[in-house]
Amino acid sequence: MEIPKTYDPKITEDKWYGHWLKHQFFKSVPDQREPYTIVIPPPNVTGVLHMGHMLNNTIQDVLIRKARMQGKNACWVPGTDHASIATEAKVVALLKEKGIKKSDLTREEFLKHAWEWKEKYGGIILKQLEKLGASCDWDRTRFTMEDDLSEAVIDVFIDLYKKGEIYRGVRMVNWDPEGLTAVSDEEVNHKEVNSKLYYVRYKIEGSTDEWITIATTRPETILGDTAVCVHPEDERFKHLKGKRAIIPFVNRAVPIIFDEYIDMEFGTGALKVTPAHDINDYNLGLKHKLETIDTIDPNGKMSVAAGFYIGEDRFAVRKKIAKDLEEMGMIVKVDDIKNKVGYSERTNAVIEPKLSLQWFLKMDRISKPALENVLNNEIKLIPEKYINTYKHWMENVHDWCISRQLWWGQQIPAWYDNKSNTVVCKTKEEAFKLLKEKNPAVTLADIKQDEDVLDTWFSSWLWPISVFDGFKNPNGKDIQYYYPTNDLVTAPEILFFWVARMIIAGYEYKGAKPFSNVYLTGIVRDKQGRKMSKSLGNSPDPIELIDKYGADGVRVGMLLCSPAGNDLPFDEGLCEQGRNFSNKIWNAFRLIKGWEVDNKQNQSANNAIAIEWFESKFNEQLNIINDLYSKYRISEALMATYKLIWDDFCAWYLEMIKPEFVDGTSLPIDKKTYDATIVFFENILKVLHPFMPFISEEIWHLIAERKEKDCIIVSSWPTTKAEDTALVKDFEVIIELITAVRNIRKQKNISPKEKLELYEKTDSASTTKKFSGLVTKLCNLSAYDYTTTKKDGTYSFVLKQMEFYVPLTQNIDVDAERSRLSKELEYNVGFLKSVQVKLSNEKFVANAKPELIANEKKKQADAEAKIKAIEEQLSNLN
RNA sequence: GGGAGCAUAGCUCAGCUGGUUCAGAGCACCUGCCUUACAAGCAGGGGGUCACAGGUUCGAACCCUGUUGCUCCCACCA
Repeated sequence: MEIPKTYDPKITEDKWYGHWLKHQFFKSVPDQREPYTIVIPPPNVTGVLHMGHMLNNTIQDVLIRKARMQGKNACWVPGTDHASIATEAKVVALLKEKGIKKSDLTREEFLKHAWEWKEKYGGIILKQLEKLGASCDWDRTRFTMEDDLSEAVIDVFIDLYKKGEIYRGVRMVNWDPEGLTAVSDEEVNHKEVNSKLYYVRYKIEGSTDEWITIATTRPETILGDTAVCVHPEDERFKHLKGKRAIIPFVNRAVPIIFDEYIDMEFGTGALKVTPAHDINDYNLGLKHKLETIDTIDPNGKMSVAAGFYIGEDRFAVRKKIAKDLEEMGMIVKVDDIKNKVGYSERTNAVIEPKLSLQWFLKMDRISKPALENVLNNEIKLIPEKYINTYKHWMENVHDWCISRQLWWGQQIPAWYDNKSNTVVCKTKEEAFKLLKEKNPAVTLADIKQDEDVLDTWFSSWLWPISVFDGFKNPNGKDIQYYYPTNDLVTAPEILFFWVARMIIAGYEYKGAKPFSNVYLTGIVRDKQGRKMSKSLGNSPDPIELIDKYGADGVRVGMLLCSPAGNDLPFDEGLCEQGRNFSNKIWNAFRLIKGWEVDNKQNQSANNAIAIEWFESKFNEQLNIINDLYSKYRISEALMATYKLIWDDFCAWYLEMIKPEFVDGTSLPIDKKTYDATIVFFENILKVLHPFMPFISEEIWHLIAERKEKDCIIVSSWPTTKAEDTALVKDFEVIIELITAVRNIRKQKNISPKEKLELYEKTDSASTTKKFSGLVTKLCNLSAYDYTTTKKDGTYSFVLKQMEFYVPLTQNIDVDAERSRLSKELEYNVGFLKSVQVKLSNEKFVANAKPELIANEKKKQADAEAKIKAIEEQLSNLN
């Protein structure tokens, strides 16, 4: 049967993925073997695969497949995250299309819609992961809002509440007026924007024409001002002590307070204080016991309390009020400035600092072990540079606002009666009992559960424990066996959101780290260096790329440019390189498959030495590859694999043993060589498998007769043997020799088909002798002979201390030769001089290591011999 | 405002405790080849003052100081 010239991933990928599933090769159950465990960073249930996922999951798959081949019990747990805000926003939008308003629905009705949506569209991303070859144990798929995991979240909340770590209070929070919920500090992105700084004058109470001018970027909040603040040392304002200023519009007199918080240099040195709408002002308000007037409602519109512009959006009001103040003669001037404004990570709305009643988790006690155990390397961050960032954050961590004003998520298990009593417990019945103790008259109907849900990260921080049922069944086989997991692969952006909090939860609830290593990937960027994102539309669809280049090709493309922690400038050309690589391997297979094996034929000396060489080379490279893996230098491990296969195996080894063509047909190959070659091929396919699972599996089955379950995915990783470094080293000289002869062909424009003669001048046994047959073959020589005398009228060159002659039928261009040799001479003379300078330097000889000096001496001898040889050649030209 | 990191070939990156002809790899580029495994290929080749300026040293891409440029993180300057 004719084997196609190019590899077609389409006909193999689904086939092998199905085959692996059928034989449950991804499945893991606890046993005697050493476990190797990864929990997936659960993608949003609303998510579709983007390049970031592609990178992240390819790395995880590489690690998992390698561990599996190394005989470990490899377990990769997949799943999805319920993603409160993102999912709720999606469902709200969908309902809106159908003409349904969320506000018209009850909580139960809304959740019914949300679950329907989840069942229908959620988790597409997991199906997409199959396309890239992810070898997850799908039987273990979890969802952060499924019953067991939700129960764990509720139990943890109750537990932390009982421990006194959770409290409820009115605080200034980051309010998302679009999502209509509080968000955590980490979910706010600060961006620099162009703004206007308005200088507004407030009249001093009781004066006829005395004013104090404040500077503000948010004039709409003037309506909520309850003080004006200046620095106590500021000479300009000292006389205002005890005076009051009058707020325009509302004509409210407010105190002028003095606080060192004020920066005298900024603006006028006077600050308007709006405790309800600015975190600093809020703190000033607390300190100076100021009144708080909440002038902006949850939608970002002016509230009734504002008294003016009621119901109008805050940004519209900003312009309006500026104009109105101008007309009133209150604006002194307006400057253009740049300042930072917070935007919501989820909705991109401008965050409003807003006072509200929220639940918080204290971070100071529980975060301590999480800091310690990263600093002492119990948990390793890769690359290490993130330790500094981590440390800085953990030392300055604020209490975590964990309540969200949403429906999609775990509802907070806090219960209130009609008299503002609060209890925290699992069920309404329990709450009834507990509340009765405080309020004997309470009825079941009086009891209401807190409307809010918990922050999504408050469930995903339990992920490495909860996916193994560590809360439900703390002594269960799974949690005992798989926890702590080994590696976590994720983006540095969520180091604090998620990684730090998982570590916290790990120590709080298991008394042990959740994972040993955190591999932080880079951010995938486009060619212009922009982050790939949905909103920019600059991200290629990974599924389309897979269609075009094959999953193996895309995996290689991603990994070729992704050292840990470095940004990854993605270029489709890299996938092409990956695809070309597939094709190269495919053709190596075609070549071998086409050989006729002769059982009686004896193995040639050439083939024997070729086998010996590749064996050593393979060992050498495998050691390097293993070492790179151990350092998580995945893209370098891939490059080493790539070169081992392309250069060492295909370009050198196969060319060495390839049977010759005589009269239009290939000669047969001896069995011994053929068998050795198959073993080599199997080994390189194994090393390749973690990177290119599909093509390696396909060829694995084509190259030899296999039983159905004898798959490369469950084969064993090759072991390294003692390597013959001398042989590999000797052959490096041979490579130079072969290159030199090819170079002559190129320069003299001699066809590769035309046979050449090669003479080596030698007095004794040369190391090249062992390889002379191979050189003859690879250079297409008619003869490779040794001579003790120089050959005149030939093209000559020098390698190390060896001289070579190639007789040419065409005449030698004496001038060109002379100039070439002179250049070479010049270089070597210069080199010799530098070595001699070094060796005659007393301090060098005194300080350098002995082996270094010996080496320099050898360099000197080599150079001297070479110079002598070149000089001889030059004199021969005349 | 505070902190961290980076700067090596056109691009993406290696270069371990200073010392092998230490300036490297892959891609891209140039030249020649449709040589019965592969033109998604083969063979050969060019290309870098290691950001800049000083210093330490017998010796610096590597250590130190300063300068410039870039990136990221944290932070409540109106």
